[in-house]
Order: sequence, then structure tokens, then C-alpha cells
Amino acid sequence: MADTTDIDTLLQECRAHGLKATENLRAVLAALAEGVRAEGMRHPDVEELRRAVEARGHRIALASVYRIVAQLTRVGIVETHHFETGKSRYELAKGQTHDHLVDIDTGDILDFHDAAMDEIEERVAARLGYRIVRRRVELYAVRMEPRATLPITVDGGEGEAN
Amino acid sequence: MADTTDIDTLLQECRAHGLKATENLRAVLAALAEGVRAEGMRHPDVEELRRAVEARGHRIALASVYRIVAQLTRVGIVETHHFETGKSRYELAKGQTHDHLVDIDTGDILDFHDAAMDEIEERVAARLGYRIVRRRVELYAVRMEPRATLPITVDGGEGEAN
DNA sequence: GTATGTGCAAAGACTTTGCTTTTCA
DNA sequence: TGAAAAGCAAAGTCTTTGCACATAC
Repeated sequence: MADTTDIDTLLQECRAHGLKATENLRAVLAALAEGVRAEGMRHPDVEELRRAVEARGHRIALASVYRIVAQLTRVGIVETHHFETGKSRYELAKGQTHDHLVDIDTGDILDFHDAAMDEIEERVAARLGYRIVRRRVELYAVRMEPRATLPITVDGGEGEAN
Repeated sequence: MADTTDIDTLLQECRAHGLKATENLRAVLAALAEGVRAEGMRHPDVEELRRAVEARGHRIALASVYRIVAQLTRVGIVETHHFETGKSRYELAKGQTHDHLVDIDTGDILDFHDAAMDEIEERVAARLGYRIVRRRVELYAVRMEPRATLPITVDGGEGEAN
């Protein structure tokens, strides 16, 4: 099956949308595709993207990063997120839409998808007379420490969170 | 039950949190409380708040509006929303938390709440090992045009629109 | 009286835009 | 070659902050 994070496949799709396959575009796509597997590099912001691109030996202007992610978003290859941090974060739009759980303590962002949730949202929207075009579900949460609620057993340590 | 949109009640709560009951604070609270019933004035942004305050015959600096809503948010009286419009919007935190449906065409924002949705979200979070602290559910949607000109009876279900 | 709040203007953070040069098809 | 993209700096938005003055408790 076509790997939707394969750079050539992505480039091809870009071309199909009339974009020029420039060095910058390639590098940004590669950085985004890499992020798919990287630890803390999913959902990069523009600065992180620029750094990732430059780490590949390529210089790129911030304005170009902005323009590229805007284009990629326009054609549906990238999703732009506005979490509560003030800046936009980007991510390859892997076919399956998904929601996010943000770990308040660490900033980690987990992806998830739940069909039942979609269904309920649609039902609610329908009840209000609307058809959902796009949704944003973000759960801001803290890790559940299975034993955290037990009577305190002060032992000097202080379990690292995170 | 105490009317949580009564200005005096709100002021009292502010005092309890150490805020000074200034003219500005009163006016902003009044503007927010009014918005609860007003047509297009729910979820005002700072500019709209400033206008609402000045419409009441009071001059206020934008910076003061920002400072006041920040304080009110800090003490839990106001909720700050970051919809996809780029600017922050504010709303009295009426006890019942609720989610939003944004009409893409008109910009209207409808409030709703659905217990089943909460439940599913909690289940999903738990499955990931997390406990939800705060959530953000925004449905961006378009109006479903019911074919004819049927008399609108949009009050089905438990649709308190609040 | 003293800690807070206020206004104003300046500064900040993030993003967009104008314009010239470069690059891709 | 012609149209789109890149670089750079300037400008735009929204929001925060420093500071002198005013105000509530």
C-alpha cells in the first residue's frame, strides 16, 4: 500500500495540486514525515520545522516555512492545530482524522480516535440543526497514577512525574 | 438558586478572591452578564467587551480589559476560548461546563452539553492512562437546510442551548 | 496609607505581506 | 521563458508590560 508518509508520494500529491517541487518543499515534507516517528517532533511549530530543515543541511526562511505549511494545509496534506500555546503546530494529515490528548505536565500530545465519539458529536450537531464540517477535540489531562490516591507513604523519594 | 449572572454575586466572588471592586471590573462583569442573554454578544472578544463597556458610558483602556479578563479567568469566573479566529473570546463560566458549535458561515457560536460525550471522553482518556482536567470540544459546522419551510421546532431533545 | 488597578505607549510574540531575485517546469 | 517560490525586511494582529498616576479597602 502507498505509504502516506513517503516523501515521493507526498511530492507527487503536491504536484497534482500544482505546487512546485522545490528544495524547500521536499525538506519540509521530509521533516514532517520524520516527525511521524520521532519522539518529541510530532506536531512541530514553524521554528521546530525550520530547525529540522536546517538540520538536514538546508537553509530556509521562516516566511517560507509559513507559506509552505499554509499551502500544504490548503491542499489537505497537512493539518494545522491551534493548541493553547499561542502558536500553530503542524502535522501530516494521515488519512484517519484523529483527536488529541495533551499531557498538561509534559506537553506530550497523544493522538487517538474513537468512532463512538464521532457518532455522538454528529448526533449533537444534528440535534442543533447542523452538519459537522470539521471538529476539534482536545483533552487536557494528567497522567493517572494508579497508586496516587493511597495514603501517603513518605519515603523520601518523590516519584518523577513524566 | 443563586443567579450566577447577577453582578453583585459576581462582585462578591471577586472580592473573595482579593480583587478590588473597581468601576472597570463592575462594567466588564455587567457586559459579560448581559452577553449571556444578548443575541450576538455571547463570547465577546476584548474589543467587543470594550465597546460594550463604553456603551454603558464608561471609558476603559484595552489593556485594562485584557488585565481584567485575565484575572477573572485566573479565579475561575470567566472562561477564555481560543477559537480558530486568532483572537481570544471570553465568557462567564456558568457552573455547567459546555462545548461549542461554531457556524462556519455566520460565525455564530452555539453552546451545548452532552453527558454521553463527557463520558466517552473520560473513557478514552482513561484508556490512555489519563484523567481529564479540562477539555475543548469545538464542532465547526454548517446549517442543515431542512427541505421546506417547516415551522422550526428546534427544541427537540434536551437541547437547552443555554 | 498602601497595595492594586488604570491608561498610555512601547514592546513582544506570532504571522503575513511586498518586492526583488531565484528556481522549477 | 513564464509562473510560482524564496528571502528578507517591513508591517500587521493580538496581547503583554513598564511606569506614572489614581483608587479601593
